[in-house]
Amino acid sequence: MIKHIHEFEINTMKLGEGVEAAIHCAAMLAGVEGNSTLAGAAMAEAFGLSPSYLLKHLNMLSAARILESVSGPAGGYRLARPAERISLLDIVLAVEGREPAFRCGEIRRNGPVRLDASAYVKPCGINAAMLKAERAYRAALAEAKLSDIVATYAAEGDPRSLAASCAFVERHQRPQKSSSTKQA
Amino acid sequence: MIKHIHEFEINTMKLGEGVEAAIHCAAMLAGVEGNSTLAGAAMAEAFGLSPSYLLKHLNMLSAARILESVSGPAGGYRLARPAERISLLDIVLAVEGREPAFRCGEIRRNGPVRLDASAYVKPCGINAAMLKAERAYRAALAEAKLSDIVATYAAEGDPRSLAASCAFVERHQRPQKSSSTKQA
DNA sequence: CTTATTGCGGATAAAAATTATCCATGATAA
DNA sequence: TTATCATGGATAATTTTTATCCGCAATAAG
Repeated sequence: MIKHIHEFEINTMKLGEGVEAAIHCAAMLAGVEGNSTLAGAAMAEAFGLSPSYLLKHLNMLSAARILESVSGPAGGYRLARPAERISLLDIVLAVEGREPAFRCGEIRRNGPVRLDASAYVKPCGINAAMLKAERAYRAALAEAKLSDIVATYAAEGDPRSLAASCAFVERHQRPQKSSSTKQA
Repeated sequence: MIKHIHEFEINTMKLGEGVEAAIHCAAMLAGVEGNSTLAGAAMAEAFGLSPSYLLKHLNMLSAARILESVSGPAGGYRLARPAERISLLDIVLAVEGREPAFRCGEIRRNGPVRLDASAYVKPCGINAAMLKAERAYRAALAEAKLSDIVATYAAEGDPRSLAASCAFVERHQRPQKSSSTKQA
C-alpha cells in the first residue's frame, strides 16, 4: 500500500451510501405521473447501483411508508404521499435508523470507583450537548422537502441531465390499474 | 447471539466511540491545575477503556493542538488552551476527521446514458441540502464549549460523581517543571 | 390456470471500517 | 542508568456495511 507523505486518516462520521441512493430514487419517483410505478431494477440501472442491494433500501422506505410498492409484472415503487410532505429527514431516518449519531456509553460510570446508580440519574452533560446538536441537524433535514429538491433541480440543474432524467422516467414508468389517487 | 422477536436493525449514522472518550478526557483535563498533566493510562482507568486504544484518540487531539503531551515519567496530557476556547466541534473533527457525514458519490452520472461532464458542473442539489444540514450540526457543536460542559457538570451534576471525579484528578495529576502557564 | 415479472425476507458471503493489542522508539524525570 | 510515558507502525479481532442469492407471495397477462 502506497503511503504518501501524510496519507490522511479518513475516519469520519459517516452516512451509508444507501442514503444517497434512497434520496435519488425518491426524487426520481417524484417525477412519475399519477399512480404509475418504477421498478427497483430500473432505478438501480439509472444510478448504476447493485439492484439486489438497492431493493433493501427501497424496502426500508416502504416500511417507513415513504414509498408504496406494487408486486407483480408492471409493479414497482411510487411515492406514498406528495413530495411536499416527504422530507430528507424522513428518508435518512428510514434508511439509517432512528438512533442518534452519538450514543452515550455512560463511560463515566466505568471507572474503578463504583458509585451508586442514583449518582447518575442526571443525564450526562456531554450526551445532552451532542444530542442538542443533532436536533439542529435533524431540524434542518426536516425543512428540506423532496419537492424542494426536485424544484431546484428543475430550475437550476443542467437541461441535459434534466431531460435525460425525464426521458428515463417516461420510458420506464408503468401505469397501474387501481385508478383512484391511491389506496393503502 | 440471542435474536428476539424482531431485533431491530440499528444501522445508524454513527459517531465512533472514540468521540465520547475524547470529550470525557478533555473535560477531565479541564479540571487539572496549572500546567499539570494526567497520564493517558490514568484516564483509561477512569473510564474503563482500553489504554492502548485511548492513546490513539488522545493522539489525534494532540495532533489537532487541542491537547499538549509531555513525555517521560510524570508526563501525560493537558489542555493546549483554555476550556473556553475548545468546542465540541474541535474535538469531534479531530477524532472523526473533517469530512462531512454525507459524501455525494455523484451516482446521478452512473446511469446507462453518459452525458458530457459539463452537464454536471452544477452541484448536486441533494448534496447541497445534506451539507446545509450538516453545517447546522457543526454550528451547534461549535457553540458548545468544553467550559460549558464542565460548568454544567459542576452546577447540575450529582455531588457524589463530581466529588469522585475531582478526587481522581487530584490524585493523578502531576505537576510539571516548566513553571510558566505553558509552552508548546 | 399457467407463466412471467416483481417486491419481500432470510441466509449468507465479501469487503471495509472500527476497535483493540503489541512492540520498538524517543523523550525525560529521578 | 533506569523507569515511565507518549508516539507510531504493524497487526489482529471484531463489527458494520455492502452485496448476492434463493425461495416465497403477489399479480398482470395470456
